Amino acid sequence: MPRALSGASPAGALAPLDHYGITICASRNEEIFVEGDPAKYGYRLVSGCVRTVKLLEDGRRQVGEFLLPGDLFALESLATHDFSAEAVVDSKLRRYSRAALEEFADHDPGFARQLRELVGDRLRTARGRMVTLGRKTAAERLAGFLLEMADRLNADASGVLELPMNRTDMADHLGLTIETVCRGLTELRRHGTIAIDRARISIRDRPALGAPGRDLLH
Amino acid sequence: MPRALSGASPAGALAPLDHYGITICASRNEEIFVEGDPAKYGYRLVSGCVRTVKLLEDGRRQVGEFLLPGDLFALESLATHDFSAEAVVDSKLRRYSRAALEEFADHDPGFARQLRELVGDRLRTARGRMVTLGRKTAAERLAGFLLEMADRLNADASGVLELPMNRTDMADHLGLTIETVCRGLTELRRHGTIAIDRARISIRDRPALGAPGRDLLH
DNA sequence: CGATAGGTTGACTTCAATCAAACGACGTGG
DNA sequence: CCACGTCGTTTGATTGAAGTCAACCTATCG
Repeated sequence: MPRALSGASPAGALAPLDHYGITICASRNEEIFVEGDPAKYGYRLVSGCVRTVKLLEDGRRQVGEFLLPGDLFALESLATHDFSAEAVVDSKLRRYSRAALEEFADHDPGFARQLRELVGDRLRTARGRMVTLGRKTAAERLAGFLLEMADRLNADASGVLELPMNRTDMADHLGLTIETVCRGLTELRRHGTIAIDRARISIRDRPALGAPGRDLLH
Repeated sequence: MPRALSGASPAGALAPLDHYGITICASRNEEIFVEGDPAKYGYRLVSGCVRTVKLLEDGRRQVGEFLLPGDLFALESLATHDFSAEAVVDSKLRRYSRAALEEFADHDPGFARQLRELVGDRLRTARGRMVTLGRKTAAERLAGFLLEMADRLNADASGVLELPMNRTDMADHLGLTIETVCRGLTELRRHGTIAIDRARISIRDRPALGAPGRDLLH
């Protein structure tokens, strides 16, 4: 089951989603829902980019995931949202009543399985992220992030990616500061691994990103 | 839905589990399954303690969770296990065929919902961990870990907990080194927040653990 | 006993954070 | 058209928290 379905419409057994959902828009930095809200709805991102956010009392921020067109989120069975969701850029979403989804799942075992698989996917990525945050160096986190984004953002192999999020979002996603993210990117540029033009990043040497331990660490 | 069900038997809608499962034993440090294995089975820990582990090629290790009696794990819908599971101490587990579980879920919507909720719980804890690993200091991680273990290990309010895992496991769980864990514990002991007797830790000042920023940091 | 595994402590290093400044792009209003 | 403010980014200098390296301690067990 591929993570990224078509942005236009959910695939296969998820088709019934379209009968329940309504389309909503969120402009840049707008909150879609807030941590602690009753989890009335699940979502599929149609266009744009969404970040999931958890905040500590003192303002420290962790961006859990960046969601891209086709991604489904907030489908897991929890009474309240355990994170906030905010639009990174102007975005369109399809919104589904969780109650209706659960009810539908009760009558369609195939749909119920799909739901479980989708949540399983989220769990897998969350676990991968734990390794990144707990055990990888700044350079490794950055390289891994660029590779992930390259895979998710552009099918074409040109290696050019237009990042929707700014450096602060990247930093809060990777457990780093914005300065460390900048320095890491600069370092990659100096080594000829990438080219940087503000939000547009071109991957020049993909293998070097895959093994940042080798010659990347000066 | 509480996280820790009775160790002896699954609760409520999960009762059917017992008809499918068999009991298995794992001795200290024994692998229950390995990352990449086909996910044929799901598990419920009956007694002991299990750690979930992900390894990087160079040996760096991340312990995702510590599972305690009553905890269910590896129920998420993934074709292969995305982590290894190892017994921290001699443990007993109940093992369930994933195929049978899925099939049962197809015929019992209530069971299917329970399954989704259980996976949702795992997702919630994974997300909380991401904040810990990405944004918290060593002292905060340690304090949070002790509070979590106090909640999960002993119902009695004496504040004495017998940690099943060693310092290395704790370190790999918290994204720290063993030395930093030791120093952090020593610091807590010096402040009178805890008492340490090898694996037995007594919480003397629970509020101080809850707000480690205040006077805990030197 | 000696060997081993796990835990603690000390000295020193290092990677990333912090503090600080400047730059570039962009949009608005004079 | 240009001046100005804002926002995001980049770079430099310095600090500091946690890592590394190393030694030693303490149980436990054959």
